[in-house]
Amino acid sequence: MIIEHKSISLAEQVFDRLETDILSGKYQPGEVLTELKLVGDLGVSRTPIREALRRLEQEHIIEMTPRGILILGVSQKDLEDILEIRTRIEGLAAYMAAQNITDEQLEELRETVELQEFYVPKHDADRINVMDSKFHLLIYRFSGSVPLYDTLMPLHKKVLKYRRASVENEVRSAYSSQEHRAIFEAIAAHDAPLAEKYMMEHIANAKDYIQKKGNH
Amino acid sequence: MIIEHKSISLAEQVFDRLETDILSGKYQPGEVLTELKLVGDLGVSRTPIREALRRLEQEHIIEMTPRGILILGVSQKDLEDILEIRTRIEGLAAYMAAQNITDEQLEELRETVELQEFYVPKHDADRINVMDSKFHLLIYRFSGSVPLYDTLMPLHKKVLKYRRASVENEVRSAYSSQEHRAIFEAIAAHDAPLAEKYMMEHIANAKDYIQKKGNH
DNA sequence: TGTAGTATAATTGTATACATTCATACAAAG
DNA sequence: CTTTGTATGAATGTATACAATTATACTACA
Repeated sequence: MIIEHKSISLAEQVFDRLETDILSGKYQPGEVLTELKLVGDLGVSRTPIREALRRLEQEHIIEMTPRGILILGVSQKDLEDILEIRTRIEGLAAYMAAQNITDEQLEELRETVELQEFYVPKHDADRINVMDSKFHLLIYRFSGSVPLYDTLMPLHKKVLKYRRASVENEVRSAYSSQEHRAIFEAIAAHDAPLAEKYMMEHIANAKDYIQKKGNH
Repeated sequence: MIIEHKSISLAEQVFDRLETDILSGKYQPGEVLTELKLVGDLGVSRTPIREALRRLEQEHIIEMTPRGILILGVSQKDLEDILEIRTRIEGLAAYMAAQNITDEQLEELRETVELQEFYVPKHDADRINVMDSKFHLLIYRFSGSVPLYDTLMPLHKKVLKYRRASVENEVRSAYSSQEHRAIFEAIAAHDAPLAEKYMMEHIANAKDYIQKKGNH
């Protein structure tokens, strides 16, 4: 087997690093950075940093101002809107995946579901989180639609900080895993409408849980 | 009244220019450009050009390769997927706009609808196109949701080349104008579910028209 | 004649130098 | 004491210089 060693540019690495740091909450909304500070922190020149910043600005998670880089992050209102949007189109991804998925892809999806089921009773939040996230990302990919993938991916990533909380709750975590199983079975049966229905319910449930939590 | 003279950076201008040129079909899919060629064409250095290219790459309408900039554009398959996605979430934008729109914003939307109605019988395709596009963009904005705006905007822009064809057809153009009127009236009445229903039908109709045209 | 190796030139990737902008503070005038 | 003008410096915006990569063509060898 040939391993492709695609060398990732610094600009790309910086983008991934900053995006994660912002969406995970390491940099807080309202905080102001400077390019010079990032040069010191990341050890690369301003050029790749700026290329990354432009992309982050396009995603509306930072704003480049004359005084520095303003961290915007994801607000509670943003989060609600994002889950409302995902409720409507992530079902479409499940629908298309049910139509287009190959046997090989199906096995990859099955393994992800089963690993999540394996970690849930062990309360291994980190690994549950990885599998939970991977399940959704695989469905985006297996939908076979680049525009749908491109649309869902940034929305998915922006829920990072809040998804973590769901995964740490034992009750929600168990339900979530069951919902993934139901979606998987529908996709495996190539029952597109059912896969869509289950996925829409799954996102709606996640939305309800996060909102309930937000209103303490 | 204070006029804000926000000076737009070269990077931003280059992005807008290249995006339009690619999505309008001036650069054809498969074509390969180089940064040096763009330096000559646009009269700016590589730095702002590269910042723009990174954003275009993120939108998947170009690909930066070691041999140059590969133009991807928007395929027929992409277009179908995009309209399927828009069918599902542009209704949400209309729904939210019906809830959140102010009287002042309502007048701006009304003027857009009425100007479109004014130009349709005159067969002024350019101006019809501008108003048609503006109608949708205003609703994105008046929805009051930044994530929804950010999600819909790139999808809307990618239909540019194909929307033009719809506008030039007298029958579809007249229907489209009527559909905008119906959506507007529902929003004006703050009837969110109705606004959503009409918008979904409107996008579905546009999709049907474009697909019928594509299958000649 | 075919194939593997290698030189090369064109292109992107990165770093740095220079230009411009703009918030801030401070001083002067009313 | 308020307000307006202006100097200043820190930051982004832009241009250019340098490094690394890679497809291509050519050469040498089997």
